[in-house]
Amino acid sequence: EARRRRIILSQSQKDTLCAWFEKNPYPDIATRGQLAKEIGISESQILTWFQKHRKNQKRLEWEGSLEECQSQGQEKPHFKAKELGRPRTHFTKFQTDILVEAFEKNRFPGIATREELAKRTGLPESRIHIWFQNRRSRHPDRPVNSLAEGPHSLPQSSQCPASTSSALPSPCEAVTSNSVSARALSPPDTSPGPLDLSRGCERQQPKVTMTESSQAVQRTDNPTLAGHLPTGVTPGEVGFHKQAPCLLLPPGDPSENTSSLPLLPFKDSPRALPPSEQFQAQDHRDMPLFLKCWDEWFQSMLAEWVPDRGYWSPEQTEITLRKQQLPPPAHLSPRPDGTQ
DNA sequence: AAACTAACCTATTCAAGCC
DNA sequence: GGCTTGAATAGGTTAGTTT
Repeated sequence: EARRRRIILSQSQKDTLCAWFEKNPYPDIATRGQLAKEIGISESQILTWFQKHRKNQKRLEWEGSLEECQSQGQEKPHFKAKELGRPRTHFTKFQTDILVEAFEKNRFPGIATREELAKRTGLPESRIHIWFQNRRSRHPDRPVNSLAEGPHSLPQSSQCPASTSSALPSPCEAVTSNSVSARALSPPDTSPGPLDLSRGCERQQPKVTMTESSQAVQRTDNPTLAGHLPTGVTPGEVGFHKQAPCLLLPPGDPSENTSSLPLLPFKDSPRALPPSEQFQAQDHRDMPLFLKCWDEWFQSMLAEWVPDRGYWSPEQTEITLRKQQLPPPAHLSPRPDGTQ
């Protein structure tokens, strides 16, 4: 289960929507409901269509204004749903309980779940959707520090990335259960899988492509740094030149199934931590300490982040830039006068 | 393959309603 | 007035469909 099945609007449906858009690009919920009935799609789909159409119109206006800089300067009438007032839905305790319970199981319900919740609560699906959005923004996943209590203390509900606004979530945050699995312990330069623990949710897996560092934490199912990477560059190529701590289990122990453990390619890393800084766990009981080390490594990575270009500095940056045939960022280029 | 676009996301803001 | 929270916005990504 993932997204709602994509609808294909007929030309007459589009015409109707456009006509309504002409009249009012910001329809209130009553109007949207009326329109939904009229063309036979859901109110939330109406909402989405208007959002998209406003964006398109804005873009067209912008492009138009570029061509025709000197316009009349006449303001179009501006409608806002707010100005029309909107009825506030009052959730009963019964409804809230159902939603909270569902939220604790899954912060990112897909359309099927939302529909089911809508049925159970008697609320429109669009209200369920909004409720989850609000809930996510106001009830972020448990912060990293709780790790001190050990991974077992983390709630089962933390299945999805904590893409909250302020702090980058740490990999530790994503560890969800007593299967503090080796996968979860690998640094994020490893191929798909490590830290990508959102698979428990119903969302589909986005690709690791992100261009804006400002958006870095918004849309990564890898809840760490994937979003910081420049487009087309994989983490292994640029970002994680600084070796993350890894578990160093005694070699050759036949009792260990090392195939599933995050062992540790850092001998060859150009920026490998000196041995003293590498965390060496003797067994899995050292996991909390390992995770702490991981966090520290992670913070040091952040400290080297170059936000305006989306690169880490400096050595691997050059490698990557050579690959991309890009000039180095200004602050990494030696200036003619030798200044920085 | 590129363009288009519905679906979905976060961040932010406004405001209703309760205390 | 402060707080909680439903509702709306803008601006972004993802992925299915069309060209």
